[in-house]
Amino acid sequence: MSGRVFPAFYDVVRRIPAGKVATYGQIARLAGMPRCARLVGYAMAACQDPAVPCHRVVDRFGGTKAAFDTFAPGTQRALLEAEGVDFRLDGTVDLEHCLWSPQT
DNA sequence: CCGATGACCAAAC
DNA sequence: TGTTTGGCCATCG
Repeated sequence: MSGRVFPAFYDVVRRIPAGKVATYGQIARLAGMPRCARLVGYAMAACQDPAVPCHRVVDRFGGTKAAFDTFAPGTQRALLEAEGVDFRLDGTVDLEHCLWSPQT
């Protein structure tokens, strides 16, 4: 079961500062697998590690995927709002304003 | 044990 | 220019 890349994803997600969000593609890219965004989503789905702020991970459109099973519906958005993340009227994260940059 | 799918994104045709 | 397939690892049935 030795995960090969999941730990790498967790490491990247852990780097995300509060008040910021990252996309699956970015994390996958930083992990060295630009085409493994799917794995990132699955890794977050299996986020058994509390040190991994999977709630700071959103899709490329900023959709927080409220229909998420890991947390109660709407919990993810509440966590992000609590961290200072701005949300749009449609309930998506303002990536233009809160998208995390790999350098910071 | 094996097959299929999955919180996705990007390149190719 | 838009639409479709590909790709990767782990977990579920």
